[in-house]
Amino acid sequence: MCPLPPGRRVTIHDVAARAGVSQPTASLVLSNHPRARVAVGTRQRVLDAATDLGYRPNVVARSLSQRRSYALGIIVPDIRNPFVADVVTGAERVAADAGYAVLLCDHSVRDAQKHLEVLLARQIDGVLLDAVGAAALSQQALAGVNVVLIDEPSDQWPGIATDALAAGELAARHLLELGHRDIAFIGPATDVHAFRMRERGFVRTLREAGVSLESDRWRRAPATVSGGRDAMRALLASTARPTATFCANDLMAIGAVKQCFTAGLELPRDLSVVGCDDIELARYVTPELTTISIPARELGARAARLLLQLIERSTHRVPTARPLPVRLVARASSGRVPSRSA
Amino acid sequence: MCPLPPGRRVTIHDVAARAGVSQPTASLVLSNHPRARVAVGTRQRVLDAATDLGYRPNVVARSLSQRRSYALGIIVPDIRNPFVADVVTGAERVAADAGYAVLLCDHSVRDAQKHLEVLLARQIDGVLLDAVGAAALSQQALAGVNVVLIDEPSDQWPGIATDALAAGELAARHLLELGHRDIAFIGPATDVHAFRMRERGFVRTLREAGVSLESDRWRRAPATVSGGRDAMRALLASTARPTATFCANDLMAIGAVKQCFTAGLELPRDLSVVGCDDIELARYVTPELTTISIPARELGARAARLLLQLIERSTHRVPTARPLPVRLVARASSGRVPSRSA
DNA sequence: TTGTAGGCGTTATCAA
DNA sequence: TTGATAACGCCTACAA
Repeated sequence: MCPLPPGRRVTIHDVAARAGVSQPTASLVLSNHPRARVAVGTRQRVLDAATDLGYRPNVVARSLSQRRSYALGIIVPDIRNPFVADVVTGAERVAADAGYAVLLCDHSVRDAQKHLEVLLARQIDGVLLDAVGAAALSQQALAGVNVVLIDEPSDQWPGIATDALAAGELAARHLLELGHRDIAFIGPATDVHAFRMRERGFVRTLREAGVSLESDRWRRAPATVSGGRDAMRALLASTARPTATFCANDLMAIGAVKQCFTAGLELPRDLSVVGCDDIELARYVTPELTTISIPARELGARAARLLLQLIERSTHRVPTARPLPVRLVARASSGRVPSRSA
Repeated sequence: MCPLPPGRRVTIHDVAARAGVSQPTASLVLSNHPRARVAVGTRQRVLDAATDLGYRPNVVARSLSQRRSYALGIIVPDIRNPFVADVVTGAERVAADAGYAVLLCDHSVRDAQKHLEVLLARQIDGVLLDAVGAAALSQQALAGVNVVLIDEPSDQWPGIATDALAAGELAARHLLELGHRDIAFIGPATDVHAFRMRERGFVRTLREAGVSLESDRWRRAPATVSGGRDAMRALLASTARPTATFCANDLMAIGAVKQCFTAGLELPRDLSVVGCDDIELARYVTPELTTISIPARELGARAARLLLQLIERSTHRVPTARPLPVRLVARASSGRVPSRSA
């Protein structure tokens, strides 16, 4: 039933020919335009022809003619971080539902500026920048596209952020309430806003409570499991042991917890550890990780939704959304400071 | 220095005009075609003009004209699985280096067939199918594209696989050598080839050693952390406790280990657990997970390389590559079967 | 309600 | 060595 032209793909011309209508008419029907007023018979003939021939529209051609690619780019630091994967999944679902494809750009594969160039050349309709300092990117490159920043507030571009400051505060308050005063912090040396704010909220809250963070208890390391492990090793080696430590994300915290175990410490008796993100695995390490829950899926989904609004111009002024709320999830890796009966 | 036409993007026409050459000539220069014989002066003028105007080629237009999009699709079961994320990262790097973009399609977002339709409409040059039964997809849809299967051998499509059978065998042999005879298996009910082979290799090796797997020690669950946890819970509740368990992937194993801990068991004294994949976190749970290491990055990278070869027609007959080797990584979650002094 | 004509930005094929 | 001219497949006027 399909006289498939050998090799050549079926185009809308073929459909039109088979239906005995002009090509634009076929286009009108197939793109089922709202204001397309086509006779019922004609429409049906076109649809039948399309089905018979197995017609599949060519999005590339459509993109060229409409100057819209129905594609988004998402630039992320590292998809192997479960938190990032969640953000991406959230965004992908929203995009897919709206008929957009997602081009994945991993910062660990090549730098963001390069990725951006590629995306622009592909005429993407918009780009999601996750934890990438937009300021670090070429302003000229960013000028032509719709941009939504994830977790990186800016008054130049719209974005969706989580309440990173509150995350740090919650961690600090939790530890203070448990009686801790000898406290350490482990986080990456970065200009990623969310990390800086987590740190700032944490440190400020401690300071307000009259607790200071000694400089040798302020550890910089990559935001990875091994980074957390190494930082904790250094921490335990170089200084009087703190009674509690806040890690800037769960991966670091998991590494830190592991290192404590290796060092023969028992948590939370000897040391309390608090993470941040609440990735699924936080519940599966031993002891279960106390952490700050950040709504990753929601973050990605909202960012994608905002970007789509921008693209479809359904939003002119950007609603400066409030940061997504975060919350403490107290589990077993943190506990009361032991009474110093020494 | 850039008289940017307001709004309109810079096209190759603009470049040609500024350089005082015809548009096709500009194209010849800019696409620096190997057989492009252009006068040095002309070439330079074109290049200068392009730089001055900040010209960026329109990949969409090029795709339409060349009938190649320089884009790949990758359909994966769930990017939140660290193993999958590794595969994707490996593929993305290879693709990016070759100038290809990657469209991420997550099976957990919508079904593979749908994803495939979208990819085809976008004229992708090829698709990577990770742990997706190609047999389940419309043959007609698959007919027009270059396809490479990841971990899903088929004599219809080329692919790269890991030695899943050996993975199961290694796990079994390891446990047998430790003296275990009361053994359980936890894995997903799936037709994903790699999972089936891991299971088959495991069960067969046990059988050859005269060890049988009781049916109530054969647990089905989703290949996730919570799946592993639930399966282990059921296992511990319903039957005389085995002395060892093999989980079809590390996520399940981590869930299982956790459940053992919750149930008050001590590993590996009370129970040995072996996982599969060797994701980074396997080293960070307590006790550190004994597992079978699968080269995820390499898997993704090779698959991408093969796909590119197919696309560029540099390979006509597909080299039936040997499966990637796997190896046992013995850590602390498995140990000698305790002497039954009961 | 439908068909004609033109354009989207490139690359490819020819003459000149 | 270069410049017309024609695709590529679709969409959007506008005219019939």
